[in-house]
Amino acid sequence: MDTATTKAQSTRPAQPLAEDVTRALTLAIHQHRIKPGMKLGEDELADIYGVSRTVVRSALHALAHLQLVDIQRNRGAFVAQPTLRDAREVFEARELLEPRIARMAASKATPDDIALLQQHIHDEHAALAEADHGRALHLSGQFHIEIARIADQQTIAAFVESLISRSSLIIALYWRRESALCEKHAHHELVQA
Amino acid sequence: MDTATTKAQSTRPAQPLAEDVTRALTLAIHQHRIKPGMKLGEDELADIYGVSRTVVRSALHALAHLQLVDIQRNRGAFVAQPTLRDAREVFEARELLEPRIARMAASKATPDDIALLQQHIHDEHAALAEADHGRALHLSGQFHIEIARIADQQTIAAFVESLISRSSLIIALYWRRESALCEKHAHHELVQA
DNA sequence: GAGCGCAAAACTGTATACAACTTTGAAAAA
DNA sequence: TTTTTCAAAGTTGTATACAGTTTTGCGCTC
Repeated sequence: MDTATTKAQSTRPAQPLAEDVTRALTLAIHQHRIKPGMKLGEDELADIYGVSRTVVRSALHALAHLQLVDIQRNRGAFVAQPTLRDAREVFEARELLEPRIARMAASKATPDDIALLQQHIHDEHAALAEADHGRALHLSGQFHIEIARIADQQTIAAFVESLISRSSLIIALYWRRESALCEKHAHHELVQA
Repeated sequence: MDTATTKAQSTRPAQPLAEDVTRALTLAIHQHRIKPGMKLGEDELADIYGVSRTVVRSALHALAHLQLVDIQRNRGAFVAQPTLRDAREVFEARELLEPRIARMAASKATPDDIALLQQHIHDEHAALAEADHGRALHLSGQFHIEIARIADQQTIAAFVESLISRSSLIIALYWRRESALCEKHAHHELVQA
C-alpha cells in the first residue's frame, strides 16, 4: 500500500517555526548584535535562517508588535531607535507596573519560585563576571519577567514583558556603563519577605 | 454623505490593506457580530473581504496579538473567550493605568481636545438613545483611548488601547445590562478640572 | 447497533511567483 | 560642474501553489 503510516520518528516534529526566527531576532536585538536603525531585509534574513520570506515577514511583524522593529510601508523593517522620550516613558511605565507585580508575586511565590529566582541571579552574576554584558542584560530582563509570571497576572505580565523587551534595546542604546542593572538583591529580598 | 474620509483624493483609494481587514474584524468582534468561540476560517474571510489568505493571516495574527482571537497551531483562529479571571485582570489593570493617564491628560488637554471629548460623549448618548448598544460600547472605548492619546504617553496609551479592546469583548460576553458603561460625566469633569 | 480504522476531504503552514513601489545610477541638459 | 530625467535593479506587498496536519465520514468488525 502507499504510505506506511510510520510516523517519522526521527525527523523533527517541529519545523524551524516562524516563532523560532522571532526568538532569534529578539535575542540578537537585545544583545545589540544587530544595532538600532539597521535595515532588516527580508531576503537577507530568509537566506540566513534558511526559511522563506513568508516566515521572515511573520517574525518581523511580531517584532514590530513588540516595538523592537519599525516597519515602513514599501520601505522595509528597521531595528527600532527609541528616542529619549520613549526611554523615559518605558521606565516610567515600569515604575508604575513592577511594584504592583512584585507585591503580588511575593504573596504567591512558592519555594520553587524562590529557587528559580536565585538561580537567575546566580547566572546573571556569572555572566557579569565573564564580562558578557549582553547575556547579563538579557538575564536581568528574564528575571523581571519571571517575577511577573510568578505573580500570575497574565495581563500585566504581558505588558511587563513588552517593557522589558524595549528596555533591553534602550539600555543598549543609551547606557554605556554597566552600572545600569538594577539592584537584584533588593528585589530578591523583597520577594522573600 | 458618508464620512469625508477621502483617502486619496484622485487616484486609487489605496489597496484594501491588511490593516483594513484587521479594523473590520476588530469592529465586528467588538460589536459581537462575531461571537466568542466562533471559528474564523481563512478561506472564508478571504472570500468575504475579497483578498487573499495572505492578507487574512496577517490580520488574524494582529488580532491574536491584541488577544481578540486565539490561534491554535494547525487548527485555526477562534474569537477569544476571555475567562472570568481574564476579565478581572483586565479591569484591574485598567484601574491601575487609567487614573494615571487621566491625570496626565488633564494637565495637557487643549480646548480642542475638550471639544473632541464632548463630541464623543454626545455621539455615545445618541447611540444609547437609539438602543445601539454595540456602537455605544465602541464609542465608550474610543473615549478612553482618546484620553490616552491626549495624555501623550504613547507607551501606556498602547496598553490602555489593548485593554479597552479586550474590555469590549468581555462586556459583550458577561454583561447583559447596559448599566455597565462607566460614568462619562465624572471623567469629563475630571478632564476639565 | 456500537466501536474501530482507514481513507478522502478540508484546512492551515510554508514556499514560490508575480505585481507595485522605491531606490539608485547614469546619461543628458543647463 | 551641477541638476534633472528616466530607466533598470532591488525590495516589499499580494496572490497562488504545494506540503503537512487535522478533521470527517464511510465501511468494516465485533
